[in-house]
Amino acid sequence: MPELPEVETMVRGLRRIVGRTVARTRLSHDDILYRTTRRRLLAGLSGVTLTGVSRRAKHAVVSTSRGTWLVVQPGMTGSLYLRRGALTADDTRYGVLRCQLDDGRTLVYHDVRRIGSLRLLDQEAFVAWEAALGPEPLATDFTARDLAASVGRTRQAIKKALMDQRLLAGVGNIYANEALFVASIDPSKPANRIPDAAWLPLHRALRRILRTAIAAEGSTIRDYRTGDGRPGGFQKAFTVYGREGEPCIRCGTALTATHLIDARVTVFCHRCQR
DNA sequence: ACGAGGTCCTGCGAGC
DNA sequence: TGCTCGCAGGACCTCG
Repeated sequence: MPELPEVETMVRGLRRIVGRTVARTRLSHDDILYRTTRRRLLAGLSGVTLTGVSRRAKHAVVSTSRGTWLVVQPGMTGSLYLRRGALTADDTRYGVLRCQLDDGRTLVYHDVRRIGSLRLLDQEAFVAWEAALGPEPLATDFTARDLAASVGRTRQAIKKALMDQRLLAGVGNIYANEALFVASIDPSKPANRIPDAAWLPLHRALRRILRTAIAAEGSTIRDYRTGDGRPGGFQKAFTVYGREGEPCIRCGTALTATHLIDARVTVFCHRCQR
C-alpha cells in the first residue's frame, strides 16, 4: 500500500522520463479517472514532453511541457514504473495507463484494484490541489510545533488525524501505527488532547521511520515493488503492523489489534502506548 | 462544520 | 475440487 516512502521510491526510479516525449497513450479503464474524461486525458498527454517528476503526499506528480500536471494516486495496489522494451502480459493486463515514450520505453501505471486515481490538472487546478494537502513531514523546516498545530487541531483519534491528508501529507495506516508505537502514544487518544510534551517524540518518530523506510525502498506487504521489480525492505523493521498477538518488543505484552479507529487495522501495545 | 459510515475495485485465502 | 464470501484499504462522498 503505497504511502510516502513507497511513492518516493517510485518517483526516484522515474528520473529518466524527464525530457522524454509521449508518443502514444493507452488507457484501459475510465474508472481510474478523477474529474476528467478519457478524451481529455489522452488529448492532454498526446505529444507532450515530460519535464519533471516528483512526489507530493502519496501522489506521484509528472509535469509536462504544456503547463499541466499528471497526478497519480496509487491507492492500494497502484505503481508507476518504466518498462524498457516489450510489455509483459501483466503490464498489459493491469497497466491502466501506458504512455509510449520516444526512447522506446513505456511509462506504465499498473493497478490491479484500481482504487487509485489519475488526474490531469492545469495550473489553476494544480495549485488548488496542492494547497489542500497538509505539510510534508520530511520537509526540512517541518517542526514538532508545526505537527502539533496541524494534526492537533482535531478531536479525532490521533491515528486518524495523522492519516488525514489535509492535516499531514503522506502518512497512511502502516506508518501511523509504527510512529505511534515508537512515540508510545495510544492511537485512540484524541489529537487535541495529546500533551505538549508528546509532540516532539511523535515528530521525531515519524520522520525517522519515514526516512528509514525510504532508505529501505518502502514496505512490501503483498503487491508493492520498486521500479526494478524488487520488494521493499522496511516490512522487516515493523514493530507493530501485522504483529497482532505477538509480543511487544519493549515489554513483551501481546499486541492488540482493533478496527475501531476509521475501520482500519490498528495494532498497538496497550501497556506501552498511553 | 464536523463526524460516521458507505463506496469503489479485484485477488486472495478461509471455510464449506 | 470448486464454489462463495469476507477482507484488504485511501480518498471521496453522502447523510445525519
